[in-house]
Amino acid sequence: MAQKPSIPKGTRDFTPSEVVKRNYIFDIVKKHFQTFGFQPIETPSFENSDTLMGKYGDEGDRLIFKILNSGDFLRKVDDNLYNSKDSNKITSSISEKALRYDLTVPFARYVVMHQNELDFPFKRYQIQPVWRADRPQKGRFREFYQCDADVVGSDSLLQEVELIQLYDTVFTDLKLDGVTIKLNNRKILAGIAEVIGAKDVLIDFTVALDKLDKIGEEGVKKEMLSKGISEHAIAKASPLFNLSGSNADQLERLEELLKDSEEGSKGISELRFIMETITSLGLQSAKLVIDVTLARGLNYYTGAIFEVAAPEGVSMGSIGGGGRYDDLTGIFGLKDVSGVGISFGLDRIYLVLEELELFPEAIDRSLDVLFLNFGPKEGLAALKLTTVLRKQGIKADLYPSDAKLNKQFKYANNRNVPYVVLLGEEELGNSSFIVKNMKSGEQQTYGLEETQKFIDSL
RNA sequence: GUGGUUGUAGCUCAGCUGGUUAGAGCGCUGGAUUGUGGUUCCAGAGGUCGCCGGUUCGAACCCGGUCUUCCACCCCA
Repeated sequence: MAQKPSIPKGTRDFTPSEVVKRNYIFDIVKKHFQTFGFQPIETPSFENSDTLMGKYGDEGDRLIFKILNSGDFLRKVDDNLYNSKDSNKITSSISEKALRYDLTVPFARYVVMHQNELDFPFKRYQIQPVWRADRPQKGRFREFYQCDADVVGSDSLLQEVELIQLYDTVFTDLKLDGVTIKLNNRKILAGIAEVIGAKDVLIDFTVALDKLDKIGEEGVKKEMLSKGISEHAIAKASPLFNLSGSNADQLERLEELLKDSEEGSKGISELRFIMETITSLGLQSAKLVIDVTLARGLNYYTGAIFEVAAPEGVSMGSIGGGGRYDDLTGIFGLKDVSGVGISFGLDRIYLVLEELELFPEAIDRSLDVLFLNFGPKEGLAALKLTTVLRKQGIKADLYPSDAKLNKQFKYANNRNVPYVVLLGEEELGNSSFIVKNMKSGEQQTYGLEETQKFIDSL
C-alpha cells in the first residue's frame, strides 16, 4: 500500500533537460559577474531568526519559513504564553532559526561579521535558493533561486553605471534582445512627496504610484485618496501620470517640478549623471529608460532603483531588479556603508527564453555517440572504442545489454543521440565499425585504425 | 493572509440531468521485422476517478472537509 508521493506546494523537481538549461543561464550570469570583478560567497540556508525577522516588514515576517526548535520545545514555553494562543508571540519561543528569505540581508550580516577582512569596495555575487511561505502563482514559488551582485563600500555613481552595463552584457549574451532597463531614484520619489506635501505618507504614495501601468491613472488616484493623500496633493503630482517623451525631456520636466526640493534635485542630478554616462558608453542590446513610477517594494532603497522588463510581447513581469541602499548594514551596527546591487530573476528568465526559443539548439544533447551492444565480445570491443572517445571529451556510451536492435535504436532516438555505432560480429571479424547518422540515416564504415578520422568528423 | 479555480491512465484531455464492465490520442510493451530508430499496420498492459467523510438502492458526477493546481488581491522575484 505505497502512498502516492508528492512534493510541497510551490516546490519543483527539475528534469535533466531543465537543469541543463538552468545551468546555461547560471553559467552566463556567473561568467559576467566574474568579468566585472565580482567575487562569489555563500551563506547558510538558515539564519538566526532575529537576523531575518523585522527586516522585511510585517508582510515579510509572515512569509518567512520558521524552523521549529529541536527537542521538547513546548515544555519550555511559558504557560501563560501557551494559553494565550497568540501564534506570533509563541513563535519566537519555539523557533529561533528561519530559512533565508533573500540574499541581501544575509549579505549585510556577512559584511558586518567579516568587515575586518574585507577590502572595500567589496563586490560579491551569490547564487543560492531562498524560501518564502507565499502562495504560489505562475513564476512565483516557495523555493526559488536568486542571483545577486552587490557592491558595498562605495557611493560612486559609477557602480550604478556598471551594474546597468552588467545587465546589458548578460541579456545580450543570453540573446535576449530588447529588454528594457527602467531607472528611477528614491530621492526623486521623496522629493515629489515633499513638494506635494505628502512626505509623511511617502511609502503609500510610492506603492500607489508603482501600480500606474496596472490600474491606470484613475486607479492610482483612488488608492492615494484612500490612503489619506489630499486631492490638492494628487493634483500637484498629476504631471507624473503622463510623463512621456525622451529621457532628456522627462528629466527637464522633473527638474522643474522638483526645483524647491533639495533631495529631489539631488535625485535628478544622480539620474542625469547615470543617463549621460551610459549614453556616452553605449549599450549593446538593452534600452535604458526613466520611469518615475518605479518604486519596488523594499523600502531600504535610498538612491537608484532598477527594474528590467522582458522584451515587448512577452507576458512576464520584471526579470530583474535592484537599487542602492545607503545604510543596509546599519541594522547590524555598521554605519555608513553604502551598497548597490542587482538581482536576476532566474525562473522568469528561464520562462522567457523558453517562450522565445532562445536556448541553444543542442543544449540538451546528453550523448554524442551511442555504441549498440551486440553481445559480450562485441560489447568489449565497443567499450574500448568508447573509452578512446571519452578521453577526447566526446560524450559516448555503450548500451548496457544486447537487447534487440529495435529497442537500442529507439533508446538512441529518444535520447536525441546524433550518431550510433554498430560493431557486431561481422565488423569485429574485419576490424571495422559502422557509424549511422541518425538524422540523415546515412551509414559509413570505418576501419578500426581510422578511429581518429571518425572522431575528427564529429 | 483574502476571494475564486483545478484535480480522471506515464502525459494531454473526453466522460450528458447520479445508473451497471470509466474512454480517446500520445507514450509504453510485444509482434509484422532474430543487424537498423524516427513512418505504417496488428495486439497488449496500464486507473484507490487527489484524499477523508457524508447523502443515495446506486457517486468520477451531489454535499462537507482537506491537500494540490492555476488566477486575482496582499506582497514580491
